[in-house]
Amino acid sequence: MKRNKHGCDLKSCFLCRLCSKDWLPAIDVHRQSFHVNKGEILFTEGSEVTGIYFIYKGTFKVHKKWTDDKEMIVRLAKNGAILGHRGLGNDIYYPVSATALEPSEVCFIDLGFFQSTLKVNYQFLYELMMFFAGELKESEKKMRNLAHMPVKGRIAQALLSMSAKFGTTAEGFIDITLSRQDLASYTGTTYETVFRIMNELVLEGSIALSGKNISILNADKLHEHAGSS
Amino acid sequence: MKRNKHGCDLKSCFLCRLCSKDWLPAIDVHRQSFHVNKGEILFTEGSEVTGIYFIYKGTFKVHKKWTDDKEMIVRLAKNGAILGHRGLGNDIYYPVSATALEPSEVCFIDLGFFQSTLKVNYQFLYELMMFFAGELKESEKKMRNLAHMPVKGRIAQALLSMSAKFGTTAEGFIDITLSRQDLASYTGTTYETVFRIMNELVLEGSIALSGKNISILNADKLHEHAGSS
DNA sequence: CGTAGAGTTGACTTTTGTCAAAATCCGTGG
DNA sequence: CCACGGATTTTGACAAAAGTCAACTCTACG
Repeated sequence: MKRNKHGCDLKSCFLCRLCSKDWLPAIDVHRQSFHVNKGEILFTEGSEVTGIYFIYKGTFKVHKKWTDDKEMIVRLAKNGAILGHRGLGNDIYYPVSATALEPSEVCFIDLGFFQSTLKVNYQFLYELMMFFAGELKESEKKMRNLAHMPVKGRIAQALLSMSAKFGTTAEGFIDITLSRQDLASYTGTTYETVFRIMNELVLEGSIALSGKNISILNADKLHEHAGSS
Repeated sequence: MKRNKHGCDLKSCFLCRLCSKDWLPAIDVHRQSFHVNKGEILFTEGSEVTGIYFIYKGTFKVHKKWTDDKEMIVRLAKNGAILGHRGLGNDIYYPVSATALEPSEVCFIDLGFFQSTLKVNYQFLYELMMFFAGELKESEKKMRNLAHMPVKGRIAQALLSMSAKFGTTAEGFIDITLSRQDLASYTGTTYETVFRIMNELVLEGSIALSGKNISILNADKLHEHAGSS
């Protein structure tokens, strides 16, 4: 994949677009980049919105709490994605949290600066709007799946989409490490259930496991479970 | 509620904003208004995007098919709302369908015209972006509820939000008529289950039924079921 | 070693969905 | 005004899916 100096691929990186088109003063922005450790929380649901983040390198989960021990992972994001954009709108609090799944680099853009950029930069605003439109579609699709698809299908679906989004390593493993607990939260089910279903998928030869790594052996079979989706 | 010449309330009507600020040539737009009968489909999932609709008067359900006999109602919309905006983004097909729940009036804006308005009208684009941001939040909240809340809670939640969105009639009924089947689709469950749960809610004194009409007797109790949500 | 934490499994319960039958409502034509 | 057919509503019995709880195992790590 073609990558630019930021380490993300041009096609999907808002930051790259910003820089390459001189929409934002790239250097200043880059100075604001910082490191986030695995498991570290970038921002928390309910905390005040201070700005927008761009993932420069790494992966994050965006999640919403339900009870103390239950959360829903709303989205997985990697290099080039925006985080914290849900802080736009009228509320001043983030409706979700973001946690790093691996050591990551993000760059932070102050809300005021971001908004004034939006005010000035028509094209960027347009892209952002389109981005939201896409996210909304995604979200509604996921919602429907959650409502009508049995757990096995949801897991199959999740594996397929993760594979599509994050690609696979040289060894054929899906290039993201998600704990079982996280996979459960992502598919809206429990730890134990994820377990049993993963076993079933292994037994039927759809996937293979190696420690925490997952590889897809038979995408067709997974698609069968996932239905039209 | 303050209403303007279009019949919708200023606060939430995109069309009104457009007109009142001369963002769009109001008269031309109004000429395009037309009537939609109850049960009539405004646009269908998978059909080509031709434009955007504004609800001038009436209510619509926005839904997504799952199987022939299962659908998910993604959103309910009334006077002043936009429909078909999900047709923006890169795809050229609507990802959802919209069906009138009562005799309604909508006005249609051709996609080309709409997009060129967006290109020219900065403020409108900004509002639209914010609107999407809000919708996304809504959608994600609903997603989480769907995943973790038991059916009773989802129904309670649905009743509360319908009451908040559509208000109540003079007799105290929620001002929208949704068939049981639709309520089931809205809460991601089945006809029969909706039934039994509604009975429970009546028995415990939370709601009262009168034909298809529903009135909330004890909002606190419903909130209990719905939890923090 | 010993302990904490995650991974694994089994037994059991609860929730919800499915199917089918019975009851009720409603418009139509006799 | 009544009987009829079809649709919708209501109920019950049952099955399936998924969640809960508790125990047991394994591993990493001090």
